Amino acid sequence: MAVTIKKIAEKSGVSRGTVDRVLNNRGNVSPDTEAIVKKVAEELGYKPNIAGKALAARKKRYNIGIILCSEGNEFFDDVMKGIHRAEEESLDYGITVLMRTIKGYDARQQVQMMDELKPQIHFLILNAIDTPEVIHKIEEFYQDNIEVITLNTDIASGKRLCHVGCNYTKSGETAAGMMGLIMGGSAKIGIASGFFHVLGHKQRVAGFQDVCRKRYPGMEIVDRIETRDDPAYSYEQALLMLRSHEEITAVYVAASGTAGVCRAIEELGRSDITVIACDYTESMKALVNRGMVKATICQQPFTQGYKSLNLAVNYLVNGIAPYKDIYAMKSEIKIFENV
Amino acid sequence: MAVTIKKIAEKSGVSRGTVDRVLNNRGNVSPDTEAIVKKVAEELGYKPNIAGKALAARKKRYNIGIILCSEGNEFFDDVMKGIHRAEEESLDYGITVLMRTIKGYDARQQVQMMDELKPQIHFLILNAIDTPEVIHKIEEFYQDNIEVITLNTDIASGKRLCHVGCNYTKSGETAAGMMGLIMGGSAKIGIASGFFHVLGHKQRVAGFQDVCRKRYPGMEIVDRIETRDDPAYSYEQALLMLRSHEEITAVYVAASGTAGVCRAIEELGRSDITVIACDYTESMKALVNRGMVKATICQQPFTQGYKSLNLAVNYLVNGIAPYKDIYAMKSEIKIFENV
DNA sequence: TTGTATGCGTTATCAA
DNA sequence: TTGATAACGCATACAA
Repeated sequence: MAVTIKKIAEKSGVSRGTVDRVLNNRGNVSPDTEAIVKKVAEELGYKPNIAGKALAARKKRYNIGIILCSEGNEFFDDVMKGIHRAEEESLDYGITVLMRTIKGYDARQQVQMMDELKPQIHFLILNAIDTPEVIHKIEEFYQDNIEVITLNTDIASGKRLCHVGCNYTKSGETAAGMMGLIMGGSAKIGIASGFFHVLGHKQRVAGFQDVCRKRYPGMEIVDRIETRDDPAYSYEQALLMLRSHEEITAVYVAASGTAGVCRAIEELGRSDITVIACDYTESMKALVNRGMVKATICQQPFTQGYKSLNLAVNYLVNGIAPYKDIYAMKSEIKIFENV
Repeated sequence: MAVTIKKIAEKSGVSRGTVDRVLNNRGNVSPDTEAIVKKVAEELGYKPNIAGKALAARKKRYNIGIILCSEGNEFFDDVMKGIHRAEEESLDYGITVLMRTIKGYDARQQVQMMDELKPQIHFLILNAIDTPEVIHKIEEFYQDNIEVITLNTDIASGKRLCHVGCNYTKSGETAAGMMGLIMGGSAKIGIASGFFHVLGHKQRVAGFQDVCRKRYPGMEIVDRIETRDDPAYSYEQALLMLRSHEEITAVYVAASGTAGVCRAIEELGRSDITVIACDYTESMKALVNRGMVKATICQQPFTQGYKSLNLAVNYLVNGIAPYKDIYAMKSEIKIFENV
């Protein structure tokens, strides 16, 4: 039989209430009894029963806030599916999810949204924008006992409980690995990154370059453009790049904007160019099916959503803090045959 | 607030016990009250609380038997890790796992093991060997109310609750897709399958051939050997094949035995040959790291183990039957950079 | 500082 | 055929 609070109470000659006070550091216990109870619990190897905790926690009602910079960004479709799945599974624990979405990465708007949610929630999952205002606001939440998990984008420093998101470096490395295999190690490459200054995009490109240098010296990066997450802009930039670098044989799109890049490629009659991209959204699906994109590197968007909410629920209901600082997703390679 | 049995009892003017009898088809209820209760439950949209069920189930003790043909087969290392993870998470529900392993696929031994476990278990997870004796034994378990989930290998027909395992066809297709990308659609291919007559291996090869024919007509399969899951045998067979077909530029290993094949390739000084394999075991790790194997197609072994036990626990504790007939794993592409 | 009683939702065992 | 009650493990309000 498993070890319960009741058993510990009997063994240590105190009441169940006292054991609870000791094990959950609620105070009002004499040092002597505390020592005894702790020792007994240790010896018996006490592990709290999750079902019992969940049931008792049901008397409380927890609200979890979620803020995503997802509007107009297909990538988050699957993230939200993961969130909803985790939400369904948490209904039994008296959890309510308050989801808010914003368009673009406007720090002021994010802070405003945080203020708005604050009085209603016990926990926040945040697609964080890494600016001083946001970091400061997270600190404020922490002071007021509202823990924050950052989702998909992290802050460089601050009081978030943990981060769930991509391993951008690995994603770029994997893209380069695939490029190396497909191109036989020899290519003139154009890179389309989202924004030169966005950390994640920068890391992807760095990972890509790193593998080119170390494992595929025959692969040379000849130009780089920004897509700015804008189809029209990425199309124009791609046109410029391909016109001024006719030697390009392969393109790595390290952010959204693949559709625009591919349109430019097709219009120039350069469908021989090998395109490797990121993520597997609805619009990417079409490009992979048509053979325009040879491979795309994904970062488990569903799992990102599922895991983040799951960690939050576990924290609130079972009092179990995340045991990692960063939950990094795997780099998944998708090609025509295995999507 | 969520709908509970208590609430249904009040609304229908009966006791909680009666509601329980109706909802769980325990009998001894008059047709009239049954109708009322069912209607009320329906209207209110009753969803049983998992934590409550789990807690109540704890008074019972369930034993789950697992039989794996895993001895000497590295593939199952990760399957077992998944099982153990699910086991840990199920301790709270009074679940005990009885794991038994056998060497090779001997149906008689498997049936014997099933008989041995039968009196001790309430559920069986079986790495099934698809023979009449085993199918018959599964039927017998079914009659005696011991449900069976088949893991990794399925039976063609019979009374198993569901199957958790690979999608072999998709695995072969993915391998061909990667081969096509790497070889630029043109290759002379040797295939090393495990056993010609094993269903899974056959399906992998069929999927591979199918993609070659439809998408990469420039890829020709020039020879086929068996590895028989035996390093020495696969080495010799590979030597024979490579000697008699010097035109071979690529090899697809559709089962275990990759190490033997690679040894043959190296000894013949043919390291230019592109090798694509299956699974990511300890020994495969070395081959990928050395660049001998360019890509390997995996089928979520951890998830196979985790999911199968998870479904079993859910069935016993929460009375939730699997809602799929087959839980098929994804084909994951692993290359040097993303393993 | 400590103990007791009650409830979370479900199920099983009595008693009626 | 039904209802009442106790139990699963944990948390907490209240009493001592």
